[in-house]
Formats: sequence, C-alpha cells, structure tokens
Amino acid sequence: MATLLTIGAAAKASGLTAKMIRHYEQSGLLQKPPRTDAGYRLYNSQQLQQLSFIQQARRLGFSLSEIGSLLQLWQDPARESRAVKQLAEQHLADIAEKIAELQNMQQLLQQLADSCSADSSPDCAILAALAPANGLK
Amino acid sequence: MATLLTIGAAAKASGLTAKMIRHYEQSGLLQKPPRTDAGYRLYNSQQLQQLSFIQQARRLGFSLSEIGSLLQLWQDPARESRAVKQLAEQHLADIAEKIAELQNMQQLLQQLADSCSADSSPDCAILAALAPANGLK
DNA sequence: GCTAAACCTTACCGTTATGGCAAGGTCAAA
DNA sequence: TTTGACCTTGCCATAACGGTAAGGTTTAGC
Repeated sequence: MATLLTIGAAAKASGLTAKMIRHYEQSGLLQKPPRTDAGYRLYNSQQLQQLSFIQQARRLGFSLSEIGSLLQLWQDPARESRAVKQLAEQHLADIAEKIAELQNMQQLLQQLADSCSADSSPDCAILAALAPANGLK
Repeated sequence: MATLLTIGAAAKASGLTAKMIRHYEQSGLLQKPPRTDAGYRLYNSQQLQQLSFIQQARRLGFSLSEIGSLLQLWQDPARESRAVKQLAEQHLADIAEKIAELQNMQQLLQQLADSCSADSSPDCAILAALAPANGLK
C-alpha cells in the first residue's frame, strides 16, 4: 500500500527539515507533491527516496544545482556513469581547492599565533603582520 | 603632507574594491571618511593603513566581525596580546573544523569516485551510495 | 462536542561578503 | 564642450538555509 507522509514525517524520515524540503521544492529540485484537501503536502515512498538522496548528496557537499543534475542522472536509466563521475570529480576539485585555501590560511595564521606571546604586553606578531609596512622613517 | 585618495585609488592601494570599502564603512568597520564638496570620499594615510589591515585580515579568513575586534585591539595601545591571540586561536579552530569537514567529504567521495567505472554503463557507485537502501524485496 | 496541542500553510526578513546594475552627478583632458 | 573615467546612492542577486508571524487543520483527551 502507498504510505503517504506529511512534510514533518517526511523530514524526520529523510534527515532533512520541513523547511529544507519546501525550499527544494520551490527551487525546482523536487516536483510538487500532491496535497490533501486542506493543502498539506503528501509524500510517497518514491519521493521519500529522492529526499534521502538529496540529504546524502548534501552530506557530501554537493550544491543544490549539482544535486539537480545528480537526480536527473539517477532517474535516467540510459545514463552513463561517466557523466556521474565527471560531476563528482568536479566537486572533488572544488573541495580540494577550498581545503588548499584553508590550509594556506591555517599555516600562515598558525605561524603568527605561535609568535604571539599571549601575555599582557601589547606586542603581537599577528597584529604586526596585519599592519601594513610601517616604513619607520 | 597629507595625501588624500578617492575611493578608487584607495581601493587599488589597499587591494580591495571600492564596493568593499563602502560596505565596510556601512557595516561600521570604518569611520566615515571626510568628503569633498561633491560628496567624494577622501582617504588619508591612516585610513589607508586600516584598509590594508582589513585586506590582510580577510586574506587570513577573519570575518568582518572578527576584523572589527582586531581593529579595536590594533588601535588600543593598552591591548594585551593575549586577547589578540585568543581571537586567532578561535579562528584557527574554525578553520580546522572546516578543513576536517571538507576532508571527510573528500575521503568519502573519492572512494566512491574511485569505484565508479566512468564508462557508458549506467552503474555507478556514487549514485548507489546516494540512493537510500533499496531493501531488494 | 469542545479545547488545547501539535501539526500544517504562506510570506517575509536575516544571515555573509560580496558583485552587478541603473540613474545620475563630477572632473579632467582634448 | 564633449567625452570618458571617475564618483554617488540604491536596489537586486547570490547559497542554503533559520526564524517568526499569522493563520488554518487535525488529533487526542475529557
């Protein structure tokens, strides 16, 4: 039998929030679900699967736009795994870039922090590094 | 002599954009600079130093709110380096957390991507991992 | 049957740090 | 004087939500 869940139950089942689900619907990621006479959204098991799919993809850091593409591929029996992998590789490249940026910040700042005495004196390598060259003329 | 720069020149000198400078002013990070009769903002060397300070701090990933605190400390001769370092340590912790999240995603997704054949077949470990347990009944 | 709690609905604002655009005023050089 | 390069304000857009308000619905208990 078709089990239909209201948005709150669907949220719990998928690990999302009702707010997120409405947001995904509004941004075109999800088809509009049927409604009760009172206007309540009702989700069937197929849509629940989609919700869980989205939640997993979000956990991997895919953007909603990327997830749109992934959902399309998922539902296309004629998809080529090549296309899926390409999306993943692109996302991996983005992740690697962000990590590199953060590690760069981390390294620079850690060095400065290590050189800061952290006592009651006003002198601190961190501020010194942020301040523009003073050209002590 | 006091060299006064218009916002475009100040932007170039500090590595920011005019838009950013106006935004920092509007969000209370910078004091309102004097204006010409025509309403053009004019920046002196002290404010240019602040702009460069902000730009450096942004490069290290500090939020505008954190930079507000750093600026305060910078301009306080009675500051304690302890306070500066505490801000830096907090930011380092935030950075480390983000890196950890990204590395977690990276590791998970890389494993899946490695298991994806990337050919014309529809089968792909990535989609399989995103799809909820199918309970092949 | 009635009431209160726990749902649901839409709509709008706030977050963060910008970029973009429009409509208009200003300034300097040719 | 005209043109181009400035400057001004103001409003919209981004990504992916969370919060809140004002209101309708359903359910459980009494």
